[in-house]
Amino acid sequence: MDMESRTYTIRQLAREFAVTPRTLRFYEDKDLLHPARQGQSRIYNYRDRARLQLILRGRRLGFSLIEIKEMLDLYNLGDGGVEQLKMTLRKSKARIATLERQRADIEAALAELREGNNQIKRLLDEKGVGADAL
Amino acid sequence: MDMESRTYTIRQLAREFAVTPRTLRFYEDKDLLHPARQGQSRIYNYRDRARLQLILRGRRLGFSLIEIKEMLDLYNLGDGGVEQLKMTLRKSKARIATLERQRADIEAALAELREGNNQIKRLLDEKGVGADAL
DNA sequence: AATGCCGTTGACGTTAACGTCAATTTTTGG
DNA sequence: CCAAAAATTGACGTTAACGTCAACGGCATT
Repeated sequence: MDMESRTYTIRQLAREFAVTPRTLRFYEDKDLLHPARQGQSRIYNYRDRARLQLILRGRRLGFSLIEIKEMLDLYNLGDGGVEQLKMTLRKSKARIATLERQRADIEAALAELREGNNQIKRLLDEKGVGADAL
Repeated sequence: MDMESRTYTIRQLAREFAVTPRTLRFYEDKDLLHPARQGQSRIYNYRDRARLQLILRGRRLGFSLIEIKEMLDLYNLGDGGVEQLKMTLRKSKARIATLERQRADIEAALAELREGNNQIKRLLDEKGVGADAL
């Protein structure tokens, strides 16, 4: 419990994750982040940092910010009643389903790319080009 | 070689893949599809259909249309010289790298969702709710 | 001949996810 | 203490990926 007390300015966090401060403010505007304030300035803690990581992962997977927010909200469980929990469970299962579909898509795409890749290598080989294409 | 000779009107193809005709025209405008013409009307063959499948898969994976086009172009190999082939190989490897990263992201996300999922099930169990949440 | 039903090409509208100023504090090093 | 660097809040611009609407041209049926 020492590293966890680290805080970040908006620019520090932005630089670390290769985004702009504008992006972080935008995410806050969209209710994806809720950093504390020191006067006017935003001050991010390790939890905000972890949330940002999740957001960016969702972004890399092609989800919209709204979808990402819904996924993040899934982690705030246990505060509602039974019906709330059931709802969360349903949404969570739906997310899992789409992610599994994406995984299947990825594996299909990878297989095809690797195949084409091999064809090219054979072509280059026929033309007398060695495996110096690293 | 009989099914391969099937052709489709724009609306047929659109319906089959749950997109609008507008989308198919848009993809053509962006040089992702090149259907033949019968007079003015577009006429799609099995190859166009396969390309569309690849396009939509790329879309599900969150790639931009430009990126998708580049990926599709990777399949038109063998028509260039050695340098071209090398270039294609490099791009192909880059694609593979980002796809593998996506796959890693997906597996991390899946693990976390499944974990939260189990927590919810436990909570529901404690509250006396059975496994009727299918 | 008129009524629909595709199909076409523009042209313009829309939403998401920021970028880009501008004007104004706030914070910080010397 | 003061200038420079960094932070803030608007406001407007931009790009991608289509949607929507208008105006038009074949045909096929009624």
